Formats: sequence, structure tokens, C-alpha cells
Amino acid sequence: MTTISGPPTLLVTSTISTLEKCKTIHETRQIHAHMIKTNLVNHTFTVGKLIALCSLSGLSGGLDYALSVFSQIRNPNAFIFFALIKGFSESSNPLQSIILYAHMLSCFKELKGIEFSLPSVLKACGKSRSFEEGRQVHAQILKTHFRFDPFVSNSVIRMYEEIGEIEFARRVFDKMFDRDVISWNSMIKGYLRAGEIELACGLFNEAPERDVVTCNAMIDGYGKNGKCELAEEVFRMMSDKDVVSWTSMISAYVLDHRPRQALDLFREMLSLGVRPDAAALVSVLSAIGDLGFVEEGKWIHNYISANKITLNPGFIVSALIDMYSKCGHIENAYHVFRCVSHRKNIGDWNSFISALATHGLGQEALEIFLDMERKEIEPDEITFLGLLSACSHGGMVDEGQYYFKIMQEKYNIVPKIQHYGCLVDLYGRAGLLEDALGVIQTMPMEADVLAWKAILSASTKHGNVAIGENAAFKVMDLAPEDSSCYILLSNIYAKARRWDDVAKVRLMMKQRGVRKIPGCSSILVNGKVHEFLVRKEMDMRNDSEVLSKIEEMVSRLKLEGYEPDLTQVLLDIEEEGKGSSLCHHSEKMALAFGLINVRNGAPIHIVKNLRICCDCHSFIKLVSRVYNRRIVVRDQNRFHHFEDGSCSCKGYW
DNA sequence: CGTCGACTTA
Repeated sequence: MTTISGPPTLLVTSTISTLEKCKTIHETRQIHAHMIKTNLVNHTFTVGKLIALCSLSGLSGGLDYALSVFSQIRNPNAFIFFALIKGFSESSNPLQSIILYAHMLSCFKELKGIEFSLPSVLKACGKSRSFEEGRQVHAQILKTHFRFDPFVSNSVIRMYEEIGEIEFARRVFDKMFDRDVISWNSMIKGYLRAGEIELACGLFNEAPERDVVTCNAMIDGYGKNGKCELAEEVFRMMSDKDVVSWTSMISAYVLDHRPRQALDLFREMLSLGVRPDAAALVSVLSAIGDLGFVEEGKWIHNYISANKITLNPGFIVSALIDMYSKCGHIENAYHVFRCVSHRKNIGDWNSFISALATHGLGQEALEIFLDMERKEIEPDEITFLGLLSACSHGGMVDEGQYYFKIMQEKYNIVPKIQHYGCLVDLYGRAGLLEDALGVIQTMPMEADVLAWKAILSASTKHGNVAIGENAAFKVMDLAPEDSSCYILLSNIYAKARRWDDVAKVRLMMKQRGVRKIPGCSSILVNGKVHEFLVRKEMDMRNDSEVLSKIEEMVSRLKLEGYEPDLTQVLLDIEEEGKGSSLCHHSEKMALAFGLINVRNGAPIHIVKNLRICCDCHSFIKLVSRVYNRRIVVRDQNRFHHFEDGSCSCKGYW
């Protein structure tokens, strides 16, 4: 009798247990080398373990390594295929998972064993929006007994749901006789994703069973569909909230432009002893960025370090960069960016490029992109939005045109409406109004509000009444509730001294019930926020200290040649009144408060809800020189760093 | 062997 001897059992078990201990792909490679020496590479079981560990353990570079090992073996079994298919379905390259699945089908004579991979390949189809492939897998399932497996049916529902083919999902759902809570949840999620609130709500009420996931899906879906109050309702009614419930509600507040409530809710969550995870921190960081509360942001940053929350993979890094940038602390954003030098994901690069762009550091943004190219990191459409905005905020028309070109020719990215919007803005800010209009006329889709607003603000800036009027009327059509276009149109007329038309705009606003958003600026001093609202002369309350400081500033600046820019006043009031209403713009009040209360030498940080006006802009420029202060102002669009009489925006805002 | 939920960048 002959026995075919396999490798010694002890060698196999010790190799596998060593493999399981590997922390980096480098260590795994050494064991692989050892396996080659001892001929274990021909032992399917051990190689399978190697591939599975590489694909499924999340080691960086593991998947690619697993694929290369796989390509060198002769008879891969279903277990090996499963490991790779699952690994790739969760990666950023889900198509590879579909390719492997097809490969597996061609290798095997019978279907035995392939069913392990069905949930993963379906997930890959969903993730990569591969409708045709998804349908084929579905068809194959219908022809076999697999359709009686609830895991598989739920995966099919989930696949259609993610692709957005909600009717297909519904058909599968209706035919299932063993629907469980997961089937219901996926279906509800699908309707919410499609914006079908009523249908989602119907299923929510009908569902025989709800769990915490069901409610969380409703909170999230309501929030994303602009129904924050409904989200609140579900949230308040829940008795067992988990960290996802809190996170979803925090995000709903952020989306509803209520960052204060988001932050308060986060604090409530902490006080109840719920431990925030990475996603919760990302959400609250975005609220903090909106508020500009850098101290809170630093606290979260510390929390992340102290609790060893993993930065990668995930959104933490880009959320931190974004938060620091929105708080005006671009140096801290840079610090975070640099600290993760080895494994940055595309979002981290994009956040930093956009951050530099909003701070007017266009040249620096372009340099970061050069670095990406050197490191062969594939940019995506958002990278180019950042670059285009860097160019338009920096007046770099030629560069902007260049990036718009290579985006398509070198990187095969089809420009979306936002890219065209940036291009319009690029020409507009530079005063090339005709070119800006040319983009609108030739772009392959209808121009949206943002594009017309870019034209409008460019016309205001460059004093073009005809183009500006036309753009303002387009914006009124497309976004009737937006008051900013009325203000800008009025400014255009005022600049042309057409006071009758200014009055007409004012009348139009009144008739249409459009309300001007009151200007509001806030400033942080010693960890406390002080808010200033634009205020009429009549109610000065107890801001007399601030008001007399403004008077002092005005007279000091007048000696330096400051002349109030009266075209920035909406109403046609008497010249005298105009001057003083300008003085009460919220950013001037916040600035006066800052000069009084922020210690000498420290920069003054101000956040304004609207765009800064021309008068305030030149006023603050002068203040930075006369009072020798660095002043950082965040307005609706970007940052202005004022220093020694000039501003980082160089007039492009 | 496996199915459902939250998060950044414009």
C-alpha cells in the first residue's frame, strides 16, 4: 500500500498560526517565502489560509498581494475564491470581485460551493452600480435552489436598492415568503434613498417588527430629505438608542444648518455615557467646522488621539482637515495632513486642496496636486472641483483652463455641472464676463442657480448692469426664496446710481415676501461666542462700548483715506443714515469687539453668515494696518486673511 | 461562508 504523504501536520499548523499573527504585509511576505522553501505553497489548504488572511484581515496592501498569490496557484477551491470575492467586494475596487466570480463559474463544473460567494458578489454589484451583472446573478439564483435562502434574497434586495432600482427590489421583496426585519429595513432604506418618503413611512408603519436599525434608517432618511422635525420625532420616541441613532440625528441637524443643536446633542450623548465612534466624531466635527469653534475641535482631536481611534481608513482625517480649515486655522489643517503622510486616501487629499483653495492659497493647492501626480495617486472629480476653485479664488485663469482640460483628457473624468459652475466662476471673478456667459451657453446641460449666481456676483463686482440684471432674473426664477440675488441686483443699480431701480427691487422683495437674511457675525473670545446682528440705529442696547470703538476706528481710518462705500446699502435712505448703517454691519461690530477684548498681538477670528461687503472689506484691510492686527474673516464663500493693509483674497471674492 | 444602519472632501 502506498501513502501519498502531505506536508507534516506540525509544519502546517505552526505556519498558519504564525500567519495569523502577522501585523503587516511585510511580515506575511516573509512567511510566504518560508512556505516556498518548505514547499507548503503547493498545499492548497495552507495557501488558502494565506490568501484568506491577506484578503480579509484589512492589512494594507493585503488584497493585491492575495490576488498575486492566487494567480500562481493551479486549482483554487471555492473557499479561496470566496475569500477574494468578499475582500474585493468591500474594497474600493468591487469590480474585481465580479471578475473573480465570473472566473469561478468558468472553473467549476458544478455549482457546489459557489453559493458562499453570492452575498459578496451581490454587494459588489450594488457598490459598483453594475445593474446588468446584478441582474445576471439574480437570474442565476432564480434558476437554482439558492433563492430559498433568506441571506441571498436579502442580498438581492440590497443590491437593487443600492443601484437605485427600487421597483426590482420591491418585486423580490413581495415574492419572499420569509421576510425578516432585514428585508424590511433594506426596502425602507431604498425608498428613503429614492426620496419616496410616503412609501418608506408606509412600510415603517406596516412592518411586523422594527429594530434599532429600522428607526435609525428613518432618522437618517428624514434628515437627508430635509425633514429634520420628523427625524427628531422618531429619535425622541426611541427607547433604546445606540451610537448610530445619535450620529444620524447629529447629521440631520448639520444638514438642516443647525450646527448648534448638533453640538448640543453630541454633548448630551457624551453625558449619557454613549461612547462616540469614528462616524459620530466625523459628524460632530462637521458641525464644529460650521460653527467655527476651534476649541471644541481641538478637544475632539485630542479625544481621537487619547482613545486611539484609527485614522485610516475612514473620514476622520479629512473631517479634521476640514474642521481646522473652516475654523480659520489652516496651519493645523496642514499639520493633520502631514501627519498621515504614508497612507492618505483620496478624500484626505481633496479636503486639503479645497481647504487651501478657500484660504486663497491657490498656488499651494496646485503644488499639492503635483505631489499627487508624482506619487501616482489617481485624482477624482472632487479633486478637480478643488483645483478649479483654487484657480478661481486666485485669479489663475490659464491654470484653471489647463486643469479643466487635463481632467478630461488625461484622467477621463466627464465634467459635471459643478465643474462648469467653477469654470463660470473662474472667468467671472477675473472679469471675463463674456467668457463666463460663453460657458453657460455651450455647456451640455442647463445652467443651475450656482452658475447664474457666479455670473451675478461677477457682474456686481465688475459693474456690468445688463449682464447682472439678466443673471439676477434667472436666479429669481430658479431659486425664488433666495434673497441674495435681490441684494446684489440692488447693489448693481446703486453702483450705477440708479436709485429708482434700487427702490423697485426693494418693492419686488416686499411684494414677493422675500426677506433679507440679517447679517450676523460671531467672534470667539476666551472660549465664549459673541454674536453680532446687523442693527438699526434705534436699538443700540448696551453695545455702547462697541459703538464708540467703531466711531474711533472710523475717524482713525478716515485720516488714512477711508471713504465709506455707500453703494453697499440696499435702501435708498439719506446719505447721512447710509453712512451710519454701514457702521453697524455685523462684521464691523464683531471686529470692534475683538479689538477691545482679544489680547494684543493675537489674531482676531470672525465668522460671518453672508458674503462680506466691499465696504467692510476695505475697512478691515485698513484696520489690519492701522491697528497692526492679523484678522481672519470667514464669510459664506471663503476665508479672508487680512494683514498689514492687504487681504489674501487679492480682490477675488 | 453570508444579508440591514450612521460619517468627510464640492
